Formats: sequence, structure tokens, C-alpha cells
Amino acid sequence: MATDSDISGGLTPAEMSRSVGQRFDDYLQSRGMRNTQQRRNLLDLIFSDHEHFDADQLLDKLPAKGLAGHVSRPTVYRTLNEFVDAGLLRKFELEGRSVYEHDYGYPEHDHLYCSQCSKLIEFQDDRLIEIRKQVAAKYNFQVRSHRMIITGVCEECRKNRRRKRRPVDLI
Amino acid sequence: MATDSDISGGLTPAEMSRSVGQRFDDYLQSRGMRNTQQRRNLLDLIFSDHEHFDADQLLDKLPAKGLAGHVSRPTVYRTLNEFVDAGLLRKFELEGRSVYEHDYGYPEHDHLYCSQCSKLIEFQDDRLIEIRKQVAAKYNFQVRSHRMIITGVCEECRKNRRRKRRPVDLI
DNA sequence: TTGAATGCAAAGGATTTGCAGAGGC
DNA sequence: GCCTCTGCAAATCCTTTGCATTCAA
Repeated sequence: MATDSDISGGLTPAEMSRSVGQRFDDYLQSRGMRNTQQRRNLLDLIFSDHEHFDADQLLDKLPAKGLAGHVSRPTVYRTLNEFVDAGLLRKFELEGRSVYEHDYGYPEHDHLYCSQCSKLIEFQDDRLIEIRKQVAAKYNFQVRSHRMIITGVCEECRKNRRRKRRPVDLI
Repeated sequence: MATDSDISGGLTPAEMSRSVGQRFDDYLQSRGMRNTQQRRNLLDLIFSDHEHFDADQLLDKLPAKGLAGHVSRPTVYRTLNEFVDAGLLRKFELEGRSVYEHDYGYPEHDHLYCSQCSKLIEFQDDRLIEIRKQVAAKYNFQVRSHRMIITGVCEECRKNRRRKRRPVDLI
């Protein structure tokens, strides 16, 4: 395990995007929803790489207002919820914001979170699944999912620690 | 392990409140801050039991506005941050809100979260600490803390599942 | 007395919603 | 053409902040 690329399923972004697109089409079909330009724009943008992102970061990556391909803020939020619903994205809370990552076709994993530079590092450890299984059995709890986040300081920030300020603040 | 009472340190609430009070006094002293009526009210209320809560739930437990012992909303928020700072409370995010639980004198643990009734169940498993240690070593990551939440449906809600609606919605 | 803390009102940031017009199917 | 979707503006929710007053030390 487990940088972002180590952990991926082995498909190219283009292949991934195609199969994700099919799944989303099915989702739309089954609900009588429409395959709009905006939904396609967002899906393409999101599945062109494997990064974690929040709504604002996604908006920043979109063409500016007025340009072709732009999508409004409310539609971005609405569509992100649809993607989660369709099983394409997973959502979790970090520092009061919603953060999204690929779900469909992407192996289950957890995260290290650097509180200095806000970087998320993925890791995978099967023992977590074993533990959650045992705990669930003990409490007669029906598991849907889990989320483990280890917070601290990443390797890079440890090296750069001449000052205590965040790199972000120094820009 | 581990209902709330199983997991606790074995002190009575009164004993706990006393030692927590001392720690908070030290915190205030060391920063030239004042031991106000409002801070005492909140500390007493919070450490009279071991429940998880958010700011609104705490406000609901306080005497109503106008009555003795009431504390305003901004002061509640300010004081909760102080308690976290002082190491008395731990804070985490759930469904977009900040949730608080006892930290000082309370063993490290993780949670099962019921998505139907919003109940939090505590559990403790030392293997998680071992895993986080190993993962941290692999990524040369300096751990400060971790948080694991297993989401699903609790025993009670599984039994009551004649309807799919939340108990909350039925009231 | 004096600076810190409180309460009020208002601001702030993230996200959602009502509605009229645009656009899939 | 019908009905969904979009974009706009405004609302909502949670939390924080500015400021005059109150109060602990």
C-alpha cells in the first residue's frame, strides 16, 4: 500500500470515466432524470483524476462564469449530492466542510490528514475491516460503512518545520 | 468493553466534576482568565453526565433565557472552545455539526454511529492504536490523534424496523 | 478600579431552496 | 410540448465577531 496511484484499481482515467458515465446514465434513466450538459461537465472533471476535493475546489477548476463549461454553484452542490446518491462519490466532513472522493470502482481505504497543510494521504489496512466486523457483532450493529482519519503532521511538513506557521499562511 | 458506563474511569460524576474543575481553574489561572458564573454553570452541566452533545443540545439543557443559570448562545460557543483548548472536551464533526464528548480522565475510544436514530455508541479496541502506529511509521507521519466512526443501524433500530422512517420522524 | 467576559445584534461561511426561464427527451 | 434542470437570489443552518455593558479579581 498506498499512495493515490498504488491504491487505484488499475484503470486509466479515460476508462474509469467511461464506466462511471455508464453507471451514472443508468442512475439517471432509472429515475427519469436528464443527462444534462452540466452533469456531464462535472462528471468529466471529477473523474479526470483521483484527487480529494470540496465544492469550492471543484468550482475553481471549472471554466469561469460566462465561459463554456461553467456550472453554477447551486448546481454543483445539487450534482455532488446526486453523485453520492449514485454511488460514484463518497462524502465526509473535514474542518466543517464536505470533502468528496471517488467511490465507484475505487478500493476502500482510510486517511491520514495533515493538520498543517491539509493534505489527505490514503492508506489501506484489512485489519480495520476485521475490527469493525467484530465490534459490530458485539453490539449487534448492522454496518454500512466506516471512516477512520488519523490526524497529525505529514512527512513534508515535518521537514519544513523551521517555522510553526502553515505553508498556506506563508504564501 | 464498552457501554458508556463500562468504559468510564470509575469516578462518580461528582468526583469527576471536582477534578475537572481543578484542571479548568488551573487553565484559567495560567492565562489570566476569569472564573465566571457562566463558565461554572456550563462545566457543571456538561460533567454531570457522560453524554455526547452539540451546542444546541447543551443550550436546551440550560435554564431558559431570563432564568438563573442561563448562558447565551455566543458564550456557550466560546466556552466550548475553551473546554476543548483546556483538554476537557474533545470535538468532532458529525452531519455538519460539532459534537462534543468528555476527554479529561476519559479513556480513548471510538464510535458506532446509528444513521437512523443518531445514537453514538462507544467502543474501545487497542488494535486501532497499533494500526495507526504502523501506518504512521510507514508514511513517516507524526500522529496527534485519530477518529474512527462506524456508521450503520443500531440494535434497537434494527428491531423497530417495521417502517423505514426514523423514530425521530414519527414523534 | 480595570481589563476580561457577557449578551446582543449582526456578520460569516457553507449549503440549500423557491421560482421563473432554459433545455432534454 | 412536457417536465426536469438550471441559475439567480434569497434563505437556512451553524458558528463567530464587534461592541457597549457587566462583573470578577
